[in-house]
Amino acid sequence: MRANFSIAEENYIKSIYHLQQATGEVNTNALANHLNTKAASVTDMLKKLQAKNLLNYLPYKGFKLSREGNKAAVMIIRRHRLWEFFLVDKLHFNWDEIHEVAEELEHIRSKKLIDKLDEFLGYPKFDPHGDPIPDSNGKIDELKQLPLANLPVNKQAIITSVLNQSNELLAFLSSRNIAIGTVLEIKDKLPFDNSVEIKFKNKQSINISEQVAKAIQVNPL
Amino acid sequence: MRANFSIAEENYIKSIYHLQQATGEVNTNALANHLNTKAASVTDMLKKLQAKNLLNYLPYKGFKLSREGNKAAVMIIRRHRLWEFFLVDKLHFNWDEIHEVAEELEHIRSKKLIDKLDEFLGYPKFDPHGDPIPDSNGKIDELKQLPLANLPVNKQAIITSVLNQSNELLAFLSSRNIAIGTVLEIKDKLPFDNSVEIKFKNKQSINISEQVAKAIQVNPL
DNA sequence: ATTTATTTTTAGATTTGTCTAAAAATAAAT
DNA sequence: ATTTATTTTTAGACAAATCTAAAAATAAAT
Ligand SMILES: [Mn+2]
Ligand SMILES: [Mn+2]
Ligand SMILES: [Mn+2]
Ligand SMILES: [Mn+2]
Repeated sequence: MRANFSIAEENYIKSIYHLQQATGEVNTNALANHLNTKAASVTDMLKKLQAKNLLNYLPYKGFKLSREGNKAAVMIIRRHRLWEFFLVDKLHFNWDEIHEVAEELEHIRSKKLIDKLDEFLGYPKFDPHGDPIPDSNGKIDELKQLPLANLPVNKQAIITSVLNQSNELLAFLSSRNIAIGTVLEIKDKLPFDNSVEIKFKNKQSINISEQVAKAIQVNPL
Repeated sequence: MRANFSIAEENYIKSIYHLQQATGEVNTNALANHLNTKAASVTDMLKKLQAKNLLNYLPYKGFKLSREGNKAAVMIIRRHRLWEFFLVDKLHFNWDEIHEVAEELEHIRSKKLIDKLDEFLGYPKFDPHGDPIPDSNGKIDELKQLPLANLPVNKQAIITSVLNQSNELLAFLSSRNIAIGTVLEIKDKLPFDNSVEIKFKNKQSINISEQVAKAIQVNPL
């Protein structure tokens, strides 16, 4: 009934949500890996979340967030992304140095704080990584994006977000001047390693590995 | 060496600091009461802080923060008060509804976050309760304030802070339009209950109990 | 100087979240 | 259809932070 979860619980809820989004279904080991913990710990927490009706969990069979769990996840993500926007827009952090701090700020559960922050920020729709920010009711403005790797050759597109947001990847992109909003197109797909040759609007071209091209999400223009 | 404390440790450090400031010395029961916990729990934590060299503690004899513990306390207080300023100045919270949220925000330990926040806020010197905000090096601009109860009759003064910041007290002051920056003077001190008759600049007069007059801190003009 | 009261500390439990190692269930391979 | 490998769960231990109840130290009172 009341929405009051521990920081550990919230981190699990959020991870399950993200893994569900990405792969459709989650398994214990994947979740353990994502949370940098052990499978046994995951099982313990699954039972706890199940008991709190946040999860539909059948031992050995599998698990996914309940309607209630999903709602909780969305609110945590709202807080995370609003703080990320704040850090970049107001405190002038780089978009590749905000994740850890937002990972902590997201656990401050005051509804009033978040709604006032949202207002102060001007009700932003996307976070600095291009991910949509759920509104105060939990509604998400999903945008139909696709991996850069799947973009047809010679079709212009704008970068909207980056999956797999490791600091290393974000720093790499930063160094290549690749950011949310960058407009580019693919000039060639190299078959031997699936890397792609991309060209920016300023005519400059660089080569991007398959892994990176899969992480970069774009909207065709 | 490295400054990484748990939330519980930080709350103890801060409470010890405040009780030291107020009364010169602290005892186990007072600390337990201030932290809304039990004396046994306090003893446990004292041993832990002692082991971390944050406290000079001799069982049964007494305890006080070490130089290192003091420094840690000041940094927690810096974070607390900067967030309070942010909540009032940017998010337009009332000064009597910010404490709980700041109590959580203060535990986000990123130095970069706090220094950037400080810059964003314009390096404020005082929090919304009139308490001084330590700077990035831990220096505090102490101001010589005294309790309203000790202010001489007919001497104008400005309210600079409020001790004993319970929500009830802050709400009461709010309802009487008493806030940081309010200018007033004492017209009479009533001997039978030590209450004081105060007059605002708009000529309005009200009576304030001894307890409240002791909590309100003023600077004579 | 004893006795009595207060304060503080210990002893032992409990809760939360984690871990390693072993057992059980499921999936893959022969 | 067994055997082998992988995944998942249990069993048991542990650290952090808390609690209650009892013991020990200190302070106050007679
Ligand atoms: Mn987190
Ligand atoms: Mn993000
Ligand atoms: Mn706190
Ligand atoms: Mn304050």
